Parts: sequence; structure tokens; C-alpha cells
Amino acid sequence: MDKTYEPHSIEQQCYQRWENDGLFKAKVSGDPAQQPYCILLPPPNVTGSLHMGHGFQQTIMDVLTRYHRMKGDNTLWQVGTDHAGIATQMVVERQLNALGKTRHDLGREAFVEKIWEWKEHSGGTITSQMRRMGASSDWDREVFTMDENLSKAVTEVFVKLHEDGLIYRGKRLVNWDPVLHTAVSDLEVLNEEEAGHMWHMRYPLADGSGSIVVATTRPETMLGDTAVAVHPDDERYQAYIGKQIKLPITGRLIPIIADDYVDPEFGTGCVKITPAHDFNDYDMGKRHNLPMINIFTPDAKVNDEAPEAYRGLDRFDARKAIVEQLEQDGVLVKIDDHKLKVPRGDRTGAVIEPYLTDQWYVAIEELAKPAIEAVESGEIRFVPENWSKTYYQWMHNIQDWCISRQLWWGHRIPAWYDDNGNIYVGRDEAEVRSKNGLDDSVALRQDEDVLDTWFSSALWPFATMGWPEKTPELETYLPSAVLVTGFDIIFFWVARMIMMTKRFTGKIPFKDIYITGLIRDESGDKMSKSKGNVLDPIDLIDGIDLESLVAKRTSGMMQPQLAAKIEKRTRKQFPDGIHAYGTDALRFTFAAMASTSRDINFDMGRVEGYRNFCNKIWNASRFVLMNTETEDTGRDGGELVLSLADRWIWAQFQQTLGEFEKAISEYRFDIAAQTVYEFTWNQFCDWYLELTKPVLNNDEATDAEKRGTRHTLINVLENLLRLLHPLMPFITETIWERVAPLSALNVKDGDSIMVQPFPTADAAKQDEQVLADIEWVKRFIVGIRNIRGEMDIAPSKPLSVLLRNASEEDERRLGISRTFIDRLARLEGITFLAKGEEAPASAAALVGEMEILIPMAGLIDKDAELARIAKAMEKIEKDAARTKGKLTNEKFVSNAPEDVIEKERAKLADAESQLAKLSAQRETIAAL
RNA sequence: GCGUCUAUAGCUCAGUUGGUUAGAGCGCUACCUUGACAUGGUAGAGGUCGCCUGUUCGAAUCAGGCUAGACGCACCA
Repeated sequence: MDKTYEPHSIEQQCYQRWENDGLFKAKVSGDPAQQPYCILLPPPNVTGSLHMGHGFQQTIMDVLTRYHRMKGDNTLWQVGTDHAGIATQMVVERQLNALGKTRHDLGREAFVEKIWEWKEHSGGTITSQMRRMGASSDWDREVFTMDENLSKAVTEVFVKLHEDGLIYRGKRLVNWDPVLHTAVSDLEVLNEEEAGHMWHMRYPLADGSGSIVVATTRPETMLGDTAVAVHPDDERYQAYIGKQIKLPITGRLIPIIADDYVDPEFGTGCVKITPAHDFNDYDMGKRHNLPMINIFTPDAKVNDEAPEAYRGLDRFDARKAIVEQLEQDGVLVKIDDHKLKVPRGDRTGAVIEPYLTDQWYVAIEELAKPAIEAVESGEIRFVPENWSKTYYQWMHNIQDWCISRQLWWGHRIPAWYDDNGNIYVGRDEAEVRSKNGLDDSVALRQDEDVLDTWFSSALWPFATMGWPEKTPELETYLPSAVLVTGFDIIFFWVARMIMMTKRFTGKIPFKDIYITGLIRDESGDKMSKSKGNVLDPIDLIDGIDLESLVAKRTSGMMQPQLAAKIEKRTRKQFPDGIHAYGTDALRFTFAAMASTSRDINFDMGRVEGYRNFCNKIWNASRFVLMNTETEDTGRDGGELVLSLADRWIWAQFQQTLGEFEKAISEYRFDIAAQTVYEFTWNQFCDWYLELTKPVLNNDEATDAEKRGTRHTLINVLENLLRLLHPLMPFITETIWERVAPLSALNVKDGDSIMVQPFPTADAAKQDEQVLADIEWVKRFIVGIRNIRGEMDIAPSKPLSVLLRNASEEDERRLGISRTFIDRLARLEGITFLAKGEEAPASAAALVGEMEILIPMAGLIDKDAELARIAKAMEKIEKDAARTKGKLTNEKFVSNAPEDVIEKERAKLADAESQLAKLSAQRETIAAL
């Protein structure tokens, strides 16, 4: 093995081999005894690139996939990409705009062709980045939401829902994005509070008998007012109800109506009603049969319904003009500052206009019911559990889903119109004609609109498995085991998958929903291009120099004026750019940070720490190989005598394995990572490897003993690599190829760790006695190191120690561990003191009741030792006082459970005994 | 308005059903080139667990309140 760990030199070739050898492939009709285990990848935007959130979630999915594959399950990680209607269309449209063209210049067909080209061009980015992350997904089954099969499923679902009366077309007020010229769903509208104004304007009564004042945040909509409303019980306005208003500017006559909806306390208690441009007004308009006057064009300019002076004005210019006119007319009473929620499109940021159009809707209630029940019954489980509350809250108040989009990129709605305004829905035009008896003389044209992207994503769990055909995949992999995703798409995607899958397969789509937190930057800010704090997972893997990083962060910005600030910040945070940490370190970091809390502040220090961990594994493996590669490891027989340390590390490994598997089963990847980290570094490297040296370098050790230790070294490492593999696939594969042939495993050339069985627990290797014995050994060694450290005795200086008050058990333990202790504590002599035997002045360490004495002569400073003793005593005294307090508390003794009291008593006794020894020690030293 | 979450060491975070001496990594201090590893080793410093009240023999942990922050949903024109 190379002397230094260099991730980039090992990762690429591993992955290529795995993929070429077909190791990711699901065996759909595998051994029926195998448990199916399936994970669905939330399909990323086909033209997108990998961000930290993807890297994080995909790491978790891959850990689970690799783990279950090694456990012997029939495992499938289903991948695919999403056509992402709006996002993708916008990208290509922007490219056209840069050339001074619009999509309308090209026409629909050519434009869609352009998008397909763009998809071919940049469609591979994210999937190749997934490969860099080590994703072991079945690429042979990769699908795209606009593939023929998926499109077929989309049409099928649409037609069936329509047949069942759950899809309908209607003219309603929708959220209209005037930049994109399309309707969007409620979920795609973000309401942010912004500073605005409240205009108070006086509307005169038509009969000239007076006027009332209305307050509005959108004065320009007065062009479409069709009523003024007051509360029916509002005494101020009783006389006005039923009268007519003469609307300023337009001169139209509109009624004053009474409606409970009006809050008399707010504003003036009089509300202008614009049914065609406000959702509440729309409802009121329907209640009172008011006319609905649409005053805007699709790009939110004033249309021909308005007086000529305003036609063609943008809504915000129209606002200015109207306010000006009202002021001139003397009907503008006042303007107050006012904070209001402004609805904006999540893609464009444009102010959304409520707009009357014909759209397709899914009647959602009937679909929602079984989807709610699936979670209530526990059939589907949210992890962490509290997300189910969020789910219920939305599902219980769910509104019909507007699924049509006035875009060109997406699944065309399977509806046709004849010249008489009849609508026919069918799988294709031929079916529509035959079903409805329409011959070729009837001209039909297909609906121009496409479906919301999320409509097709909602079918993901079954459409990817070949539905509507009855396939073995559907049989085997539905429901999938777990969905790993972010809370931001619970409504967009998760809920809709549950609804659609229940409806069309009768099954749930997945059993568990593991909701991950959001990856934020180190100070808790959301990563965004405009903040300039975005990290690219690939840059953490390969590294990036400062200049390239600055260039990357400041290029293609929407707000170029921020570039200087971002550059400064970047140069400060990464003066040397970003080091190459490798995929395994990054994956381990993601796993270690995946705790139950909601968001994750990404800390570069952790990646570096886990890169060091990789390095540790690398070097420990080099040590093991160095001692085994050209030696007898007992592979071909030969007697094995295991040392205390050998038996201990096996016992430790059993514990670690158990804790790891428990953590994985509970989706506690942080605990899983921490467990293996602790074992590998603090047990295997820090102790076990050191404990093998006294055996391997001991001329007096027998061949069987050396063979036993070498056998343990290589086999514990081999098992450890398999344990680590789901988390860090590349380094484990690379080392394993060298290690496995020396281990007890029967491997052939070219075998891969990723299809080996996961380590299994071996009860015979669990050994409480051995664990306790090594604990004692560690305390012995640490006690001496402690004194060395604090007394400034060089680690290289051999010491002779005396043991006082040793029990038979202490003697037994020393007997079996003498060589370990001599070497690790660097001792040249150990002498037992007989009872009552005088000891020279010494520094002392306690191991239980036994005292380890290091004679001070020439080594130890009197004052330093007194200080050390005082410090130790102070600590114990403080603790003992607390324990004593508890035990003298009558209520504690009578109420606490017996074992807790017993524990406290033992603790106190222990503390008192230690104090007695320390104080005797102090007297001896002080007397010198 | 309804709902969810967070507050623990200088920093980023763990802390399972109340019972330890409250942990880890990074950073910090001292010492160490000991034949796997300085991307390392050994030893150490550092915390009134946001604040208050309560429940309890016992609270970082449970309850109530407060403060600060994050988020979701619905909203008053």
C-alpha cells in the first residue's frame, strides 16, 4: 500500500469496476427467501447539478442500500431524473433571451426540441456527480419522467381520474405568474411580508347623498370593483346597504352589500370588492352573484375593460396613475404605511396575480382520505415522528390541485376539443374518436397545456416499476422500505405520492419517511448563490484553489453588485482554497451530522477530522499488512493462541457491531458513525495495535501465540472494513482487496467487498471477563502515564514501580497482562509490597484498591506531587460530599430504588477509601 | 392567529425511558520525530446545560411561564 492515503487515486477506479461488474443491479426475481429492500431516489432536476442537500440525502440512501445489500436483502435503489417543467423551460428560455429571441419566435415544436437538446447536453451532470459520491444505484433502471413508459403512466392516471370524476376543468381564480404566463399551484406561491401602503379613498353614493371611504392595498384594482361590502351589523353603515356607489374614474355603478366576512374593526370597515383579482373577493362575488371584471392581460397589464388612459399600463404603473387621478379628483383621503404579505412565484419572484382562467383540477378530498389514514394507522411512519403533524395539518385543509400549466415543456394534457367547445379526454386522439364516435370530419385539437411536474413525480413509486403493466418489480419493490427526503417537499411530493399510489395500486408507496434536515453554512445561514456561501460537494471531494472558488462563487450572479462582498468573505474563510478530502470523508461527515435535529450547520472542521480518520484507517491497515503479509496468519491451519488483547478486541468488535446495527435500524446515522469511529480509533488503533506489539516483537512468544495475534489482527481488520463499507465504500474496498486474501475468508481474485456479507454477531466472542481485565490494564497504564505527564518524566524513561494493597484478582490480572503493561507503561520492574511493608516516598496512582507507587527519588518534585495529590483529593471530596448529602437525606434513602442507593453507597465507600490513601500519601510526602 | 422546532465547552454538535464525575470532533496548553500514522502520540485546561417557577428523594432530561432565534400553514381588504 502507498505510504499516504490519497483518495482521488482510489475512488474513480473502484466505482468503474463496481458499475462494469453489474454489482449495483437489482435481481428483480431473486431468491424468494430474500427480503426485498427498495429505496426510491427523489428524482433531481435532469439538468441540475449536485448540491450539499443531494450529497447528504444520497449518502444516507447509499449507506442503507449498501448495508441491506450486504445483509443479503434483494436490494434496489431506483434512480431517475425529473423533467422539472418550469425550471428547465426557464433555463432554455433564458438562453434564447440572451440571443435576443423568445420561445414564441421558435414555436412550440422547435422550442421543445431545443429543451431536449439541452437535456442531452447537461442531463448527465448530476448522475455523474452521484457516481462521484459513490451511489450504488441501479443505473440500468434509470428513468426520466418524460420517458415513454412514464408518460404512458401519466396519461393513464389522468384518464382514469377523469373517468372517476376526480379531474375536472373549470374557470376559477388561480395564482397567475405574469412572467411565466402560467398558472401555478398554491404551494408554488411564497407569501413574504413587505412594506407597502394602505390607500383610503372616498367612493361617492350614486344618489349624491353622501360617500363612504374604503381602504385598499391595491388601488389599481378599483378598475375591476363590482361592489363595496360592509358588515351586516355595522351600525355606521346600516343606511348604506343596498345603495349604489358611483365608482370614481370608471363611473360604473356598483352596489353596497353586507357580508359577514368584513371585519368592522379593520380599516374603515368598508371593503372594495374585486372578484376577478382577489381570492376573498372572488368568494364573496360568488356568494352575491357579482359580475367578475378581469382588468388585466396575461402579463398583468391593464386590458381593454379599463378606461382608455390606463390600457396597456403595467399594474404598478397603473397604480401610480390611478392614485394620481384620485388625488386630483380629491377622493384620496390618506395614505398609510402598511405591512402586507405579497405573493410571489417561487421560481420567478414575480408578484402573483389572482387571475380568472380555465384550468384543470384534481378533486383532492377523495384521494386525501386514504392517504391520511395510511399515516394515522401507522402503516406509514414519519421519522422523526413529529412531521406527521405537519402532514396532517396540510392534508386536513387540502385544496383542489390545479394541475395544468401554460408551459411547453412537460406532459401534454390528454384532452381534445372540437369546434363546438366539447371536451374529450382519452389516452390518445384515436381513442377519443372511437369512444365518442367522432370521424375524421370532426376537427379535434389537443389541449395546449402541460401537467404540473409534480403530477408525474407523484406516480414515481409505481410508474418506475412498470405500472400500468403488472410487473414483478411492482410485486417485489412496492412498497419501498424508506423514502429519504427533505421537509420542503412533504406537500409537493410525499403527500401526493401517498395519494396516487394508494389510489392506483391500493398499496402504500413506502413504509418509512425519513425527513432530513437542511444543510446550512457554518453559521446557520441557508446556502444560496446570492449569499455566496454555497459549497459544492465535488469541491470538498477534489479540492479547489482559492481563485477558482472565488470565480465560481461570483460568476453568473443575479445581483453582480454582491460579488465584491462574496469575494472578500470567501478569501477570508478559505485563504488556501478547499483541500481535497475525498468522498469517503465527506460521506462520513454527512452521516455523522445526520442527527434528529432539523437543520445542519456544515462545519468544515468535521470533514477535515473525518479525512484524518480515513488516514488513520489507512495507516492502521498498513501496520496490519506489514505484520501479516509475509507472515503466517493461520489461514492454512496451525495452532492459534489468542492473547488477552486478541480476545478483548473481538469482544469489543461484537459490541460495536451491535450498536452500529441498532443505530442504523433507527436511522441514527450519527450514532452509527460515532460508534465505528470510536471503535476504530480509540480501541483498535490506540489500544489494540499497541497491545499486539509486545506479542509480535517478543522473542519468547511462541509461534502459536504470534500466529494467534496475526490472525486476530488481519481478521478483525477484515471484519471492520466490512462494517465500515456502507459509510466509506472506496477506502474499504481498496484496503479490503489487500486484506481479504490473508483473512479467513475464501475470496477469489476480483471479488468486491460490496457484495460480501455484512459481519455477523458471534456470541462466543463476547467475553465480559476479558473486557473487565483490559479495563484494569488500561487503568494501570493510564495511571502511570498520568504521573509521567504531570511530573514531567520523559515517556522514554523506564520506571520501576511498587504495588501496595494488591488483591488476588490484581495479581491474577497482572499475571496475564505483564508484557502489555511493561511495554505500554515503559516499566522495568514491578514489585509487590507485602502487608505492612514500608515503602519509600512515592507518587501514587490508584487502580481500585491497589496503589501503584513510583518512588520519588531523583524523579519527582515534592511540591509538584503535593499539588497533584491536592488536586485529586479536591475532586474526590467534592464528589463525595454530594454523595454523602444524598445518603444522609432521609427522603432519598426511603424513596429511591434500592439499586440506586446501593450504587451511591458503593461510590461513597470508594471515594472514602481513595481519600484515605491519598491523605496518607500526602502525609508521607509532606514529612520528607 | 394555528402549528412545529432550536437554545449544552471558544466553534460545530451528541446526551435514548429523570439517577455519570454532562460527552465527541475542531480549536487551545504542555510534552513527545517511541519503526503504522505529525492528517500522529501522551497528558491537560475549558460548561451555573438560555432564564424563572414547579413536580420529584433526585431535573440538561418532565410540566408551566418567559426570553432569543428558525420554520410551516392560514390571514384583514
